[in-house]
Amino acid sequence: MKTTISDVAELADVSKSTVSLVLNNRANVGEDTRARVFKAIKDLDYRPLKAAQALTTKKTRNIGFMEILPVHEDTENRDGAYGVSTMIPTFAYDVARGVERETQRCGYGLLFSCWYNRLNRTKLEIPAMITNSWVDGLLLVGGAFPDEFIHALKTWCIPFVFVGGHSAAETANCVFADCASGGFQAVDYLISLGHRRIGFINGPGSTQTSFDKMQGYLSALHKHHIELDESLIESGDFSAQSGYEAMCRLLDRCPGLTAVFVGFDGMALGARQAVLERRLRIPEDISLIGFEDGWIATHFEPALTTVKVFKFELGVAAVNMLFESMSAEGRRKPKKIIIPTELIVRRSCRRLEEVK
Amino acid sequence: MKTTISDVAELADVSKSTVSLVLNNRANVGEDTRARVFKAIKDLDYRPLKAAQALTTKKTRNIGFMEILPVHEDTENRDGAYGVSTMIPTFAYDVARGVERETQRCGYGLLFSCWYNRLNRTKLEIPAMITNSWVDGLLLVGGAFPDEFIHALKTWCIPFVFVGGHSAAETANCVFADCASGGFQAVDYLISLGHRRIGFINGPGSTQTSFDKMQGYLSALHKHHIELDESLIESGDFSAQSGYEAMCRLLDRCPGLTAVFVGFDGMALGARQAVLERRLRIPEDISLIGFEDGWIATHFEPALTTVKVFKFELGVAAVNMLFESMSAEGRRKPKKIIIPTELIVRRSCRRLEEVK
DNA sequence: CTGAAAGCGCTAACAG
DNA sequence: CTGTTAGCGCTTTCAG
Repeated sequence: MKTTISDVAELADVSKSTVSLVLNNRANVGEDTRARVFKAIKDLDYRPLKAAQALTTKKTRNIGFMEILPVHEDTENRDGAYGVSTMIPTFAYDVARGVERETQRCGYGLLFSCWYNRLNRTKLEIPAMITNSWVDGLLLVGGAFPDEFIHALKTWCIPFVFVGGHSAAETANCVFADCASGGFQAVDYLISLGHRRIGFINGPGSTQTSFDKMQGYLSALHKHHIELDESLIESGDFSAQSGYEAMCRLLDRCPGLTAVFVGFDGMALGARQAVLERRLRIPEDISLIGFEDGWIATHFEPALTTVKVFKFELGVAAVNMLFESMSAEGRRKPKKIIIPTELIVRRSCRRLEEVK
Repeated sequence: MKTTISDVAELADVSKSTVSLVLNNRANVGEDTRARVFKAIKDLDYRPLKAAQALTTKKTRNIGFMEILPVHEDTENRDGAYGVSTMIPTFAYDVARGVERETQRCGYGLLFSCWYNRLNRTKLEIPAMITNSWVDGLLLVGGAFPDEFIHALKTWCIPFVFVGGHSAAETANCVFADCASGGFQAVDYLISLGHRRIGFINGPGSTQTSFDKMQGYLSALHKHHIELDESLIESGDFSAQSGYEAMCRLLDRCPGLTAVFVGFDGMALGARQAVLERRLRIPEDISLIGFEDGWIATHFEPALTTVKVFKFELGVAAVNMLFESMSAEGRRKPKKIIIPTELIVRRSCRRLEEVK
């Protein structure tokens, strides 16, 4: 039988309410009483039952982590989701690490759930953790959640914050990496190395992050008075395969190409293969720079120069933002937190000799 | 204000208990009454409050997913854990996908937590989800949890199952991939291709999975009457770096080596690099075969032949096993579920010509 | 500063 | 087959 607050009260020779007061370390408890209660708690190894607390306070002290996953019906019943992880192998996972650490630190529980974004979905299937009031707030990872869902969240007054993905129009809290400045860093670096014809394989055009990277690309060009050549621009869907294809097109179409900025490390992997297949070398013939600094970046040959996204920190920041918006005074207007990126120089880019 | 069971009872003109009965679809409710109640539930969009149910039933209908992570103090406060994901990039994550799907299907919630296995840990820090009775059972992913922790779990009567890792001595429920048969598949395949001097880069000797892979290696050798040459055996710690180093040693030490079985795809990545650096080709000079069929396998050049571990299925099976052991009749003696592996032939192995 | 009492929303005997 | 009643373990007024 689990020990309850009554057991503690009895042992400490006080009432339940007093125990409750010290438990939630409120004021108005005598020093000696407090000590007695603490001792009893320790002796009994007492821990409040979360369900009971939740029932009375209407707060679960849990937050939900929800990752969005496109799903193709045909693969649905096996590793289905796995096909997706081809696209963004571990972004959400790395973020989750930060989220876990921070929720743990703050004494919150972390509920994990996926949103399977079925194409032929007929109705919203809201995860039970939401409908059953099992979480006080929600982290939405990866953007692109359906509007109806977001709307439902608002109706139900469930605080949420977007992590990693977002849309410009979004009137909600969100935290994401500074892709514009990241894109700038990458391209500025390439230019500083002497490159002028710089290809760009961006992510899908529909996402704000891709838009931002493009801004970065453009502003770096602009800074150095390089005119935009639209034929240097390609895009993929984050998969290695799409990176491969985009690079093939670039290589075919753009003579004099010496460097390519790829909007995602995973795509860079495919791009790299396209380069190699043409018997070109990296970085001697083509300099390559990625984005994210995922696990794969260090295992590239040569190790991939890339723009690091601080995923762990993204998670931590998101949790704190969520907490803030969960607290009463946090119900202000939506905020954005933008986490800086960092250029990680490895060995996939080289300085272009001046061969005027 | 949230609608409660009383609201439903009132609208349907029955008592709360009747509503509760239909909710938990028990027998003993008239067809018409049931219908009335359902209608009221739908009209009010009523969902039972999980906290209240948990309080009365002593069941949370949540399970916990706990991943173990070695932690080095110096990196602890940043991407700390990230260094670890270098070793097993996504094993736990892929398992989690299966777990999520299955818990969702069964109406359970999934709590996520990491166990940071600090080397200089002084005391057990049990996650709150356990101490506060927030979960009914626990999935322990990756093995190597400290004995005291396991012992505490038993004391508290919290059902748990090991996933992926396990120890032979373990007297607990566990589900894991059939590494012995997987190892056999790999080596048998290499032999069938004509290879005789087959190197083996195993995982750390301390783990049962490594032991099993070794058994597979040995029995394949035995089947084909090939004598064991211990100099062909190396081991690493799952990291790409360790795979690289092991392969270097193998290459230096073993003339006539034509194929290597690597106990983990991530290590194979490093091994591959060692091969390439010596200007040897894969598969022309050295055939390489991995284990796990992780994301990276398809992005190898050439695509890596490997032994597939069904991680999603591992997760699903683990959940069901946990449910079983949570139910009263499940409290039998510990069981093991072994998930078969599958040889995935890609392009990193070649047939050895008979050059007698 | 401390205690008594009410009640959160639900389930589970037990009557009827 | 349905309703009444009594809690589950905790927090929170409100008195003392």
